[in-house]
Amino acid sequence: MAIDFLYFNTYHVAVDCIIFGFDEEGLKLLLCKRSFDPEKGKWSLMGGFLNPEESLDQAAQRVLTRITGLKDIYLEQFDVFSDVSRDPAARVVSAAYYALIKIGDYSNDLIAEFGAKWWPVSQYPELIFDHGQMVEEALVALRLKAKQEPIGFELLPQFFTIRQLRSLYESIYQTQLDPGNFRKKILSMKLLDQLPIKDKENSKRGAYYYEFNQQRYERFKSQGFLFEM
Amino acid sequence: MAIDFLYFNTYHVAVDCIIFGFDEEGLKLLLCKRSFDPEKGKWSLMGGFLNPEESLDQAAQRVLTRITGLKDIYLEQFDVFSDVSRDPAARVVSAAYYALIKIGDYSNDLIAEFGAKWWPVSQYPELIFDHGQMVEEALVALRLKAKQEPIGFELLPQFFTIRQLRSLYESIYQTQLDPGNFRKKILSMKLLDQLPIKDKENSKRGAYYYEFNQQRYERFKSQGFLFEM
DNA sequence: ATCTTTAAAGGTACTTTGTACTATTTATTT
DNA sequence: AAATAAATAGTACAAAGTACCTTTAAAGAT
Repeated sequence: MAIDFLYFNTYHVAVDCIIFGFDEEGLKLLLCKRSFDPEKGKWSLMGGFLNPEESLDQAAQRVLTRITGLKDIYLEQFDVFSDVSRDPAARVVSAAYYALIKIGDYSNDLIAEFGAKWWPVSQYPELIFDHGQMVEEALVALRLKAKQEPIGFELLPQFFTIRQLRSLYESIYQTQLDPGNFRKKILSMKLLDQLPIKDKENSKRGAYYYEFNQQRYERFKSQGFLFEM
Repeated sequence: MAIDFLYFNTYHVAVDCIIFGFDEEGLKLLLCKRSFDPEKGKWSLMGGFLNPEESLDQAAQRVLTRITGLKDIYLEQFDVFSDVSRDPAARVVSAAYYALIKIGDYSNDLIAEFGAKWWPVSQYPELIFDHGQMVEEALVALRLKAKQEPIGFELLPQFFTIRQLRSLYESIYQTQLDPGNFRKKILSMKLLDQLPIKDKENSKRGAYYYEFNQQRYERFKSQGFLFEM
């Protein structure tokens, strides 16, 4: 075979991002109203086309920065969507990423600009193309990852209570967790530093704030420790 | 933004396959000598370009069928490689897959045709482009998957002994496993059917052959059972 | 000022699972 | 017939997970 033949066909390449956030109400998903055809005005994921001078990871970061104003966002690529007719306007191969952001850091100005809105993961509108399937796969990938890596902290503010952390895991796994046992387990890992401040909003006694110690996690991991929830 | 601009750039899109096999010597990797430029004559993964009428999964199956003669091969897509200069001849975005095949099913004729060779995963030659990185990532993905899904059977013949299965897990995880405990654990899952035949090659007493019961696994899974090794 | 309430924090008893090791079985080989 | 080798079975202990209870701290009500 000649190079001419092998290197003949080319395709549009895109990234699509499932942006997760978390607040008192649970796990959420940032969707936007599409501002161009096809399917203009319908709800969709944040996405964009690959530029010639960047990798897919860089393209995803660029799209996320444009939409959230944030830099160095936690990102995981979890699948590529390549069905021949997934985008009726053109043949587009799309790398799907999920991103975790601290919902409080997200600027409300941008919501207006992009027609964006946070939706509960259990109740979001119909999406264009195969974006609904992407969301469901992202949730599966997120659940898997959250069992093996301490990524939950990417969704919480820097300081948080054990209750908030438990509530996050409860909303990721759609289940109730025993408060005492959850507490015992997470504290036994020695990855949280207790702060001398309490949250008194949710209880009279007050719950201590904690902070995730990333450095200690890296150290433990290099010594063979495996995070598991 | 106009469609013209958004849908402007296009790229070459490819698939690359890490083909795993297993025999008495351990976990192996099928590599081939590249028959065309660039890097003609060097070792590389099996790969190919995406055709306009197929999805990436279909492209990967096509490549694998061409190279192994087998159909319906177990495949997992685990990453996309998109660095700007990963292929010096052109900008190529490549979806990486790992495949699991029963090494005995692989035709030796094809080894000659493609200049292919099985290599131990712990000792394979230098590969072109980013293929070495792909192999290492594939191993990580395989190890993760093997913990959560009974995919090991894709690498074993239909009938196998507990010793063979243990040996497979030992070579995937590069560790020694206690024979009694391994046996107790795998049998407690009730996923293996014992056959009335024994292997007498490796022991005087003889070890029963077993068969993985896929149907029972599907049933258990739908009832909430989680495979875990 | 004391009592009540609330959730945090800490503790206990029990069950399940994992681990290390020992003993027995079976059929071949010497 | 005895020695053997690995399969198979069993056992005792350790660790982890689960369900549930008790105590504590501080706010708010009486």
